[in-house]
Amino acid sequence: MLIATFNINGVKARLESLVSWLKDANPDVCCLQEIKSQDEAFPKQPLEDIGYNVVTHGQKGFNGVAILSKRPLEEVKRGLPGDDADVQSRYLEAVIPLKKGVVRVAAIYLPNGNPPETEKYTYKLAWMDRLCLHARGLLELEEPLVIAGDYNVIPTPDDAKRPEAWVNDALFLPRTRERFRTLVHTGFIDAVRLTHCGKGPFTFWDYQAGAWRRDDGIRIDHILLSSQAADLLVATRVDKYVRGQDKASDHVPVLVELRE
DNA sequence: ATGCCGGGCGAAGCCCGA
Repeated sequence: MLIATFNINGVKARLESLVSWLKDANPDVCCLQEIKSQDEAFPKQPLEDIGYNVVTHGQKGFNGVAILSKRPLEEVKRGLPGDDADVQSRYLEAVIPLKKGVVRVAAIYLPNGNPPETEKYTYKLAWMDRLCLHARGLLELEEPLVIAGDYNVIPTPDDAKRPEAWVNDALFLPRTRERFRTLVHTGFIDAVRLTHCGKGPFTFWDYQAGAWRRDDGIRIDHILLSSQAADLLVATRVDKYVRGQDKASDHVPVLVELRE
């Protein structure tokens, strides 16, 4: 059971390369972020044609998440609970059958939060508090749970090529990292960090200033596993090569393999 | 350098991302 997360940075602009990568990697489940599409405009058909069921939670122009799955998607829930006034599409959850039992998968696009002295950062911190509260409830189900997505959090200095460049950034400020730790300590395993020591692996390289050429990346796309999911963990992978392709997203896919 | 690149929107130039 291969589960992926990929911030696609516009699904319509990236459809061809997304389909190409899906055919190569062949994940059973793929969480997408920044689809930048309303639900009715999402290009479902090309993805259904290669074997995926598709659920989306989009909005016009920005944000938006989706889950692709070769298996049925059940108990689909759109939106992060805890703030009825929040109109941004950043959370989508579904239950997917395993050979035995199920896995619950949540696709998240956590707010960027820059610049930090504005309400954008307040919104980010509040969103993280809501995610932590919701995740705590999901953990009580005591089932395999995977929360995958663009967390917009650099958890530690090892997660950036040049951590000193990020010290005043919403992705790396102490209050951001503190909330990420709180979430993890609620009862999750950071799957990629469990399986990689030292610097990286990075999942994002800015389009600007030759960041990709200089390998000046950060690790902000994460897959958190409940203990029941972590018990099934076989391997993790970051498909870095995708960043070097023409018209690439600024993020690359991150994957976990779970045994069944 | 409150920029550099790139997508969306909508039809030029601004908003947003990280």
